[in-house]
Amino acid sequence: MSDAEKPTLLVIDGHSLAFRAFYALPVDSFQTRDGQHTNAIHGFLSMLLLLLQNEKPTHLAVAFDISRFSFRNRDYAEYKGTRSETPPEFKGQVPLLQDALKAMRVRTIEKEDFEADDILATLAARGVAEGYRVLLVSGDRDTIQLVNDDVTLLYPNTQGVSQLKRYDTAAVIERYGIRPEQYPDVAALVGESSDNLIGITKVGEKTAVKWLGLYGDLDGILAHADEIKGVVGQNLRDEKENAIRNRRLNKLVTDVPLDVSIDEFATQPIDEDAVRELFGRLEFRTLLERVMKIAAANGNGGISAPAEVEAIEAVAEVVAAPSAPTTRLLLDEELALWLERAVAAEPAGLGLSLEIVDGKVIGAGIATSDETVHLHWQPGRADYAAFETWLASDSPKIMTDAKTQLKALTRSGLAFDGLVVDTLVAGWLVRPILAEKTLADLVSQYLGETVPQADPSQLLPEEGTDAGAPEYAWYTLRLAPVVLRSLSESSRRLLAEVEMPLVPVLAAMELRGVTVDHPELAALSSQLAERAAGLAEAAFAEIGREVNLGSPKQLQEVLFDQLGMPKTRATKTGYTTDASALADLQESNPHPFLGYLLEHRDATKLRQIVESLDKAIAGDGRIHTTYWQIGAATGRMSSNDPNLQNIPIRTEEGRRIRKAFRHGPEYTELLTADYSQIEMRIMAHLSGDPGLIEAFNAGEDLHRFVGARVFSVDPADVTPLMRTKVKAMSYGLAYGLSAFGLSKQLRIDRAEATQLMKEYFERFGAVRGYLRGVVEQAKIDGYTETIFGRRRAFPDLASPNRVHRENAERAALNSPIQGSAADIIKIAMSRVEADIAARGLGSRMLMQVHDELVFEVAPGESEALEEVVRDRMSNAAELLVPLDVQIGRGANWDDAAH
DNA sequence: TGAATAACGTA
DNA sequence: CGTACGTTATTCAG
Repeated sequence: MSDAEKPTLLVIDGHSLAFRAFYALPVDSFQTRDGQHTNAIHGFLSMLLLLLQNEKPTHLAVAFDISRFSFRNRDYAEYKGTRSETPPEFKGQVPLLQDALKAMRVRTIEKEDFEADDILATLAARGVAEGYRVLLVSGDRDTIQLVNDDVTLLYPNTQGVSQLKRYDTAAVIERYGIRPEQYPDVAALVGESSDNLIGITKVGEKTAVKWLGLYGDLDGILAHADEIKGVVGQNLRDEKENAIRNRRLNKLVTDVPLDVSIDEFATQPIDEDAVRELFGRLEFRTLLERVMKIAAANGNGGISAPAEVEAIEAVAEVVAAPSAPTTRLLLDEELALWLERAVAAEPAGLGLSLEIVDGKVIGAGIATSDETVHLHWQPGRADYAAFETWLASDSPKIMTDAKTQLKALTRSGLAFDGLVVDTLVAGWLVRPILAEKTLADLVSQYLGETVPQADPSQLLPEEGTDAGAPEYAWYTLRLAPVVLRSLSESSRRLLAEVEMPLVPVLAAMELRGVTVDHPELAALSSQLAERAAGLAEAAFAEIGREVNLGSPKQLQEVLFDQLGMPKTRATKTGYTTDASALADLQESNPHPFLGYLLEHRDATKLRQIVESLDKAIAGDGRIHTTYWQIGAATGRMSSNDPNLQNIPIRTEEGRRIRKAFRHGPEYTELLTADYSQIEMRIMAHLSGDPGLIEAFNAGEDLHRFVGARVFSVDPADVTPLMRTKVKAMSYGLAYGLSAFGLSKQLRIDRAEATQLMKEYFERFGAVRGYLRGVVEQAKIDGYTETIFGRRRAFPDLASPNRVHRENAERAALNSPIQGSAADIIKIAMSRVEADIAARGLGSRMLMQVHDELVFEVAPGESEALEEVVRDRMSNAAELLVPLDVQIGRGANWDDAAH
């Protein structure tokens, strides 16, 4: 792994830095009204914020001394004995500083009997071993010994704490003329007055360094002490015990028993309330602003961007040569060598494209910024071990349409990890209207080039004429930075933290599929066919002839010409015969034909769904849908081949289809988990409407609560009719429903609908304000944004065409709501999948239906799974209202619904 | 044969 | 004159 992709661990010596800050800033200028001194806290935090911005650590800890005594005092009682009493103005500041760090969710660490620098030494050693880039901040020169290729020391200079001198190996050599690990030998000879360690008389840095150059290290110098001439030689011989003792004491302990692991130091979102409270008390106005700004810039309140985001930022910097390199076919051990070199040379990642035949991998193209290679993969060949190891490692990979390829890898028995960017998904975040569906589309849009197409008339494409895997990998690597640079910062975060982690999750779900009972569907299908035939006959009898009931054109003839019914709403080609229009006709012009027709439609529609599901059952008795991650402009996914997101539920007949969805034989039941009223909750959150927020926090039935407010009655006195009306109104809100639409849906008159809306908004005014605001803001920005920063552009908001413009307004108003819900369930899915794996559960996530997840439960895991699912789903986002998750279980999908 | 249209299932 | 999808059958131009 190269430096750019390594996580960064920053460890600070808390006391040492606070002390430096104390002396760098005037005590009198930093005092609260009630007399608390704050200069050390202020200086420390100011430096910390600078470090966060400049170094962007992924992991952070501050080490403190517990007391001024450590194991070193038992060795040498006078150790640090000359230190004067801590100034009283400083004393009280340390606990407050620790409180501030706690509010910022920065981990502090201390260990009885050890000094903070020993903790630094231990964490540095562990960090390097675990693959981190380590940054140490300390004002103690002894920490120079810790510097190496992976460890850099930031040392405050006398000017103040905000200016830190950077010591890497080269800087140490330049400054002291010795390597970092030799520094303690120099210090042992010279002495360290601040630690009360007396050195060899008349020996300063110059002499010590000269001796080290001659004899290598302290042991060598002492061994050759007799050869050293003059007074200093004599002093060395006389006082060598001092040097030996000093060397023993200035050696930092690298294995302090610490009861933490480094991943616990991962930076976390700050506790905003606590930060505001404490900073307010300390009267840190500017610092508060700085903290909040950094937290906001990193989204979700974190004080540093997580590793996934850093990885994507690195990809955005990739510069690939624009002219296609020649491809080399790699064999045998060449591959291992090439890969090792390529991985080292390309810290941001390699372009990867797999060749797939019959769902399995047969080869791969890999691209670096100036090279591409091609390899034919054959299972069981030992020479491909390097490739397989690389695939399975977290070494970063950049792909286009990764999900398809991940599935093929799994089918071929290969493990995979390290996807940082899928250019297809990234491109969709730029333009979610799905303008670019393929690699070729992306290349044309972002690179202005044309991907050579295989000649369709040739069965076996000639080698080298059309683009193959190496070229796809090459285009992919070149596309990634260009596409990423078109993304807003928040969208890049969304890509890193939501969309990319979801890719392997979806691949796994698709491969799992869901068991569907074929005999059940077959029986249902013939039953429905029979019924449809009977209804058709009855319909034909009513009109005295046979028509195609599936043909709107022929139906119009029957309805408007033969039966002389009033014309319905116009369509492009005539007049609508849709269900709601037929229902209207039935009211105004009752005719048995209409009833038969409606029922026939019902039966044939259901049969069509049953048939397509039945046909989709694979050899394993399961249906494997394909989720189209970039399927919807709002951020939702779509499901196709077959669509499992529109399986009937509203009618008894329809639910029979859901009963055919079962758990597999190795499992005990299905578990469904859905967010209740998630879009309304998001509206409550985004609008901040106190009434709506109260409604959700009251824990009462939402529509009853809202109904009571709207109709000014007691919740107990809300009638079912009132509840229905309010429910329709609430749901319609998120879609930009008009009074006209509401009146139509509820079959009430316009005046009543208008009155209902008026009453509603009088009680929940912030909702209307929010919805209007969304559209207004979108007209200014040209786009809307979800809670997590997903953007969607609305060019039609400026359209002079009223229909176009108003359509865009409704879509704009809906997008942040639908899109935020999509963000939330996507986050939940990745976390649930990870948690199931972490707990070693055998249960599996199978389906997603926008606000619902369906699982297959392994024996004995019912409770454990529910806990994981409920926890991860309800904590996927922190809103002003709780996210309620409803869970149900059953032998089939219908029974599992509650 | 493919594109456009109408219709309808879900959230 | 309510958002977001996918699938199907019909129709019609080519």
